[in-house]
Amino acid sequence: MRTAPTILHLDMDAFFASAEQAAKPSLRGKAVVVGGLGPRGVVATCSYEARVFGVHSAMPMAQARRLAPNAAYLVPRFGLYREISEQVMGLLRELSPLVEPLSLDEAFVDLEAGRTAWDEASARLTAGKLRADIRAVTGLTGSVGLAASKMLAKIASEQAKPDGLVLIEPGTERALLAPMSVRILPGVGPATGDHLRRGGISTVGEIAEAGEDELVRLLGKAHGGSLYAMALARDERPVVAERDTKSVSVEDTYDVDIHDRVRVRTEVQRLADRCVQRLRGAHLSGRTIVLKVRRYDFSTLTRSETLRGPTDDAAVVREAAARLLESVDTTGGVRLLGVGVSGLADYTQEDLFAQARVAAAEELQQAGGAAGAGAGAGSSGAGQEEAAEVVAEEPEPVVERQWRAGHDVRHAEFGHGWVQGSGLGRVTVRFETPGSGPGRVRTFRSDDSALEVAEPLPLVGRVPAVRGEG
DNA sequence: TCTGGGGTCCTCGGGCCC
DNA sequence: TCTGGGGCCCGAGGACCC
Repeated sequence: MRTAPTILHLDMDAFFASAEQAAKPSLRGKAVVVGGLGPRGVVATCSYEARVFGVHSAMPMAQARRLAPNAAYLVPRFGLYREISEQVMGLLRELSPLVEPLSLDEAFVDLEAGRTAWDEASARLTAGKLRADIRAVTGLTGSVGLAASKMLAKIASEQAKPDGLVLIEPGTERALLAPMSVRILPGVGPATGDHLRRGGISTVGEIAEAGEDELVRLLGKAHGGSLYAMALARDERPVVAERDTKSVSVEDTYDVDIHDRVRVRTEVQRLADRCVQRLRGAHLSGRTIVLKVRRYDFSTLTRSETLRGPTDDAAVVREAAARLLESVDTTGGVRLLGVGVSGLADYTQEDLFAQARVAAAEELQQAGGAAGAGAGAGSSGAGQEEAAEVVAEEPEPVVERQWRAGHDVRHAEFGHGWVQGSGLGRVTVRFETPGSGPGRVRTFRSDDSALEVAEPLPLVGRVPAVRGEG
């Protein structure tokens, strides 16, 4: 293990919620919850003000609403978060070529490899400047951990939250870890935590005392062995800049369980198409098709089939998914369906017939598909969003513009704002921008022609006027 | 008003081949 | 010819992470 605390872990504070607060002055200092707004949604992130009420990530939205009925509830805007994330990752890459993003809001950086830190003092200096730069460029705060390994850097940033910097001095690691819960270690979730507790182990120090043999006996070779090493603060995992995608998948949870077998089949076909779209977008093809079914009782099963060679042909994936579905009993209803492709290759070995079928499939899709996408959000092209799309229960026969809570709009007279709520033919808009003060609220007919979907504004810098066209 | 979506990695059993 | 074992792939499921 290296002897200087030159591995940096950055974790943006309450990222989605903070981005929304930065974009919407009226929400600053308020409880903000970002997540799925449907009946089966869960919390993705919430502001620290919301955490006071007991709201936290992965909590069912319904429960969050009971705990914090007056919070602002917003749907995630991945397009915006991705833009901010790219700015942040850009700042990290100025520090080192070895940057390993873990998600939109988290990354490891090997400062030593970038020669931007070599000891404790230089590491602190670099991290402090980074935090200032992040605030200047994005308007948001991030917490930074510095240590001699990835695991410890991550634990440090956790301790630094919110908006802080913690450095773990080499030599102090084991004493620091010993009293902590085993849950602090990467790879220890609820199941492993329970398992260990039943074995009389609840702290990291107790793992170290138990010894490697006991850990392996409890958890198996790979997991037990690595956990024992972590408990001794031994973690040699390098920061890896480029990691190849191993699988691509899409899934939908339905607001109401689907019982109709025909509907199940058509949903699987749609998911297969979406999955292939993603696959092709990433210039990938894959050999193994996976169907995922979550039943009414939350039991989940997967069925997979490996083809002779990789494909990115929608027809081939659809057919495989349909075959896999035939082996699954869906009586009782399904709450989730998913289609994935793994065994990826970064090139396509498609024959001429496959190309012809793709062309035919695309024509078909353009003719009949995209009914669920709606007119409002789809056309802007900003956040060509995939995941967060709430599945419409029944497609509306009349295509009405969808004003999604939290999304940006522009009004011909009143300027830039965001949708505070909509329904019953009305849409309520708050007119404010990142640089303005808290704005006024106005309500319009949802078919008001003066109102249109708008791109998110930058959080820092050029500040357009709230009123008029600037 | 129970429990998202997109991933990764590990384990285990079975089949196949040498 | 029978049996055993190792290595590999495949398929299913579980745990975990953000």
